[in-house]
Amino acid sequence: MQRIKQTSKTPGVKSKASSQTARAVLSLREMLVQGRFRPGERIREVPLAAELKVSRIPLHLALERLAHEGFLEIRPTRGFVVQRFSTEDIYDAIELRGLLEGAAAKLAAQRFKHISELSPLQATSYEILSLVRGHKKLTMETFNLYIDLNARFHSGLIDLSRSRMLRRAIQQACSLPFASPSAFLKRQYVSSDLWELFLICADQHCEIVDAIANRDGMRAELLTREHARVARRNLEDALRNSELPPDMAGAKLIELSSSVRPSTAR
Amino acid sequence: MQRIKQTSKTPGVKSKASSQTARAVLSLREMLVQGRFRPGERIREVPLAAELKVSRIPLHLALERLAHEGFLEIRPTRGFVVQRFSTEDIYDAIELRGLLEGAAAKLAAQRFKHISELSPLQATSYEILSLVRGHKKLTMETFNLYIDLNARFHSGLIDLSRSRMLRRAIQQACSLPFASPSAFLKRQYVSSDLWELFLICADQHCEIVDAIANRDGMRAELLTREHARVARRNLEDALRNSELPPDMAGAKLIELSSSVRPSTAR
DNA sequence: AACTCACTGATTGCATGCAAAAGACCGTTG
DNA sequence: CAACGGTCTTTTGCATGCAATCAGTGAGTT
Repeated sequence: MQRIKQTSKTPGVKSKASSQTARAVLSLREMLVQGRFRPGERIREVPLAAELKVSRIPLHLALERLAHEGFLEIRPTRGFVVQRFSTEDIYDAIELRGLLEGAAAKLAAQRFKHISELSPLQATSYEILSLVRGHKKLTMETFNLYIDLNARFHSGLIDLSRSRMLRRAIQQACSLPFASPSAFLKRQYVSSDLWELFLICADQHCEIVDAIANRDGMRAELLTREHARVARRNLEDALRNSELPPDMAGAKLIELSSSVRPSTAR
Repeated sequence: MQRIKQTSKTPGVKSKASSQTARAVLSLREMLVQGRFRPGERIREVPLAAELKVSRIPLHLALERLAHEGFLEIRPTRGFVVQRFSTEDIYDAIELRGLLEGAAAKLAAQRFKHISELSPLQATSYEILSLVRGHKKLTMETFNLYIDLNARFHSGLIDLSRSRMLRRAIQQACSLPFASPSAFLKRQYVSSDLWELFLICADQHCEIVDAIANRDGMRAELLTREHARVARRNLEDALRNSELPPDMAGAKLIELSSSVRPSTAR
């Protein structure tokens, strides 16, 4: 693999990122989320580099980054090992995100100077609500739009907290796919149940904004924590139905404990 | 710098870590904490590698790690830039640690199966208390011992939470020196004020253990959050006295907001 | 004078090859 | 037969050199 003036990009396939490392990060994360590796499996760099068509240095950098995101464990001179997650880990991760986003909501309520600063968040929450109300039959398109707007809401909430430290912590907490705000929503679930869920969430968004606008930090915090628990309910439903849908992001990294544990919190 | 059979170690100087990368991480972190770089400064890899006597690859890996810890910012093809922190950032970081450790304490209260699991934490808290009571005149040695035991207490608390996710989050939150449990305690402050502070903390430790033992999760959480705020008070005191003591870990990375400060950090 | 653009010096990104550990295998020895 | 030790193999760690890219500079054009 010599250096063959691949400077800009072969616009053909998928040249999404500019650097080899960035490309490797994207591919690898995708592979991990798709369950391409078994939990506990040791990753050998040379064959993987060949497969991804990058050299070992950028691959190593990419692995290091994914280890930091929580997908891999670093063994001092023995490479990287794929992490395994129990359902308790997932519950804890969701609860952790709720804790952090709740703190963000509280800070938002305390820190905004003028009510107009809330407009973006308010706009997003209305947009979500009208999207859901207007599409009682969900399509793929509205589903994706919802995911998008939902992400914008959560990111806007973090902006309002004006805390870099909190932002960092939330980013890290959400770096595992099953902890992110849109976890456990998968295409195959496009159903009326899902529509109800979206409506509930849309309502929660509006109430959160309302609490923030009234400087009711405690209410904003509690609502936001509750909002995060929706993901927990989704996971519980999925587990009750039988097993995790195999196409769900990160499902293959989850090791089901023998008993689906009856909900403790909530 | 060729490969000169430096296989094992020149036991002379300081061979602390086995790999070049690990050595570079240690040296770099030390340099950063000591304020060797100015906030906002761009780090040039080649001269730094020469100075640290490592090659550019391990240096790059080390820089990446410190970026993950929060010391540096990554610019896509422009290297690493030293982060700057405001006092608000520090306050937020301390509050964040309190939030997370509080959650750990709450989980600890909920999750222990048998009271004997608390013995290590209990033992540590007693050990700290008797250390402080027995040494109304603090020496360097008792100071260091306190720091040590304090770290053990905090780590024991995290163990009891039985949450890998929380552990990860706390680790990340504490990776910046001014957010860690022993932040803003510096040698020059060995004084009777410090003794009082230690006593208060030792008492808090005992009360936290007591709350956990009684399964009073809420009390454990609130106590732990309050315990973290001691660090905030320390910082406030230090700021009130004039400026940050220049030998304090990470002080040079902190940019005092409104108050005047002779800028040259060197 | 301001703007563009090509050039240049500085700096990071990356490929390759080699060395050092860690693990596997096997023969020897108690 | 188990345990130990040596050699071989596999795999990661690292050094070096080159390519690509970025920031700064100066010439040319409007």
